[in-house]
Amino acid sequence: MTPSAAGADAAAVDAADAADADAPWLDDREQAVWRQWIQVSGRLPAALHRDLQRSSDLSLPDFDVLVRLTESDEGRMRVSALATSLQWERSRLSHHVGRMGRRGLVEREDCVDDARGAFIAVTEAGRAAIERAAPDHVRTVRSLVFDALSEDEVAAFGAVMTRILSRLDAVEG
Amino acid sequence: MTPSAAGADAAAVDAADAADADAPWLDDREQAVWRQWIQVSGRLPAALHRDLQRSSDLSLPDFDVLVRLTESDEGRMRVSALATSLQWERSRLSHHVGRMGRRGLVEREDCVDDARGAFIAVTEAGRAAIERAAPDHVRTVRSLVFDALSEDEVAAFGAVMTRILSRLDAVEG
DNA sequence: AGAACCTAGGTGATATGTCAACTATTCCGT
DNA sequence: ACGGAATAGTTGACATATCACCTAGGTTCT
Repeated sequence: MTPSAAGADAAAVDAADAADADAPWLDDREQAVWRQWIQVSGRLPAALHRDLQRSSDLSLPDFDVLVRLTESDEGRMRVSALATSLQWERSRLSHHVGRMGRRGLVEREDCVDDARGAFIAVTEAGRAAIERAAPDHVRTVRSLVFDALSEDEVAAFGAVMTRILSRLDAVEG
Repeated sequence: MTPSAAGADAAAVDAADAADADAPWLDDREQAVWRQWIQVSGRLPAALHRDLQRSSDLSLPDFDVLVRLTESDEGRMRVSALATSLQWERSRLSHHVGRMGRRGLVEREDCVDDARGAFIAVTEAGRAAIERAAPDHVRTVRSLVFDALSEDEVAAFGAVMTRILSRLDAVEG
């Protein structure tokens, strides 16, 4: 997913019965914005991912995991807490930390309080990897996004993200 | 990638040498917006994808391909034109239309002008599938995005996407 | 205590995306 | 007209994501 989204709903307009009162179509402006969103949501992560791989042998998801762990106390978190923090499914996280574990970036620790549970902890190698990768990555984020936006645009962007997130929260619980 | 992106750069700030003048970090507002973007760019496509699957046996990428094809003259496009239109790598498209072909949604046609080339064409089943799926999908897009935004916000959102896209175009050619 | 249920997390099959290498044509300069 | 470079598209190996199901350990109620 990198999934994208409805590339264009113009076809849908033609294809389906446009008179269906229950499904108001996107107007021209909305449609243009929607297509732009699809492009950006697909291409920006891909660009960041490639950049990260070129300079660091970490993937973008690897980076995200390491960020959360290095931010946390003692560099370790319960699996569920990490999943919630990343908004990942636990299954995805489980597979992912398995792979990261094999590469020595993180390791599992048993949980004393609850024998079902586990911690995921950054290793020294994991810390070293993110410290090496971060400067370049941040530079790329700046150059692709924030350098292109005025303060007002950043604020507006944030406001839009906030509204969409609240819709997603409403739908997904 | 559905990849996401730098979940948080706070750790990077702590981790790397914050005095490095070549890598200015994100400030608090930027960082907050960045994290929101990561959430939205991961969760919105996932939500749309699930919605589409529930109601139609099409994936989000399937939908995008079908939209482009049904929009085009005669319902068919050259592989490269389709790839450019979607901003996909040709390899990805090749794999994807292979799978869609097996399901009867599209079919390959040889190109008379250029024996190397090929067309991808929507089948009747493909048209039927997108016509069935579209109303619900558009309804979901409206409810998750446009219903939540004022006209000004839509405009601002579009402006931000435009700026980021021009950066991506500059980087990717 | 013990049965029913809940929670933490993992697993395997499968779908998807990416990268590098490959084949078959066409183009282009000499 | 012919040899090398560019182009169109595919393929296989591999990384990643998702889904449905599984196991082990806790909780609760009687």
